[in-house]
Amino acid sequence: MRIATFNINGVKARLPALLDWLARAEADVVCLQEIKSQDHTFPREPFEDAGWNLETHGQKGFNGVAILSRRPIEDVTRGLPGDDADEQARYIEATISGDAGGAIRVCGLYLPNGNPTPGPKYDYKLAWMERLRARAAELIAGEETALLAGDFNVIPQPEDAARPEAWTEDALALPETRAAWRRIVNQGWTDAIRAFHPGPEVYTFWDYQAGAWQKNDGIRIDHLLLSPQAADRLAGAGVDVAARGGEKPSDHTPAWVDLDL
DNA sequence: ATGGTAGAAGGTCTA
Repeated sequence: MRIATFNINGVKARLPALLDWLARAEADVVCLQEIKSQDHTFPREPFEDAGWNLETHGQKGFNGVAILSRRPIEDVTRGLPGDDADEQARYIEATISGDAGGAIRVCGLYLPNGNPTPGPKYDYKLAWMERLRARAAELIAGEETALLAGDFNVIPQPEDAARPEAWTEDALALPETRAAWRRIVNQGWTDAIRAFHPGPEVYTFWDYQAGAWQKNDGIRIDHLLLSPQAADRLAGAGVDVAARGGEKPSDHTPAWVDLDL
């Protein structure tokens, strides 16, 4: 079973590029971030016509996450637990079965950017990461076959940026951000991309500005974290860099894992 | 310090 994550930066603007990528990617499940649509304005038909089941958690203007799946999407929950007043659409969970009889709890997330720092947006990011840590701990304690997939807006280490010195004061790389990331990973999650690609220059985001893509001035901020039970099934992982070079691309490119489930 | 680009909107806000 191949599961991918893709921050598409607007589903309506990305419709041709996304459908083209879906037709080529051989993914069974895709977690989407930044759909920038409400649930009732999401263009469902082209995806359903292409054979995808679809669950969305959207809002007006920005944010918004969704799960596409070839197989049925079950037990869907929307929103990250821990703050009933949080109205930002950044989290969706569902259970999906594989062909081999297994199943996985897929958690699609769009972690807050947090800039500028310091300030309320960075406070919100750190609070959101603490809520994610708590939910992740439940999944670990329950010995679930689980995957946290999405745009984490975290550059885990200096080697995850082409120019690490440019990010030292940024919400994506501040020591508090990295500490919060480690508190989650160190529960027992496997960073699947790093497990298969330990070297430098593995990036998932290149800014639209200043020729970042042409200069390969990228950062690795889209991640797939596997619980121990999921990591036992891990057969491969990668980043589909080519998608960033296509027509009218997102500023992110997809990352994926192959699991024997 | 500024501006560079992009998307959802049809205001600016977000990134």
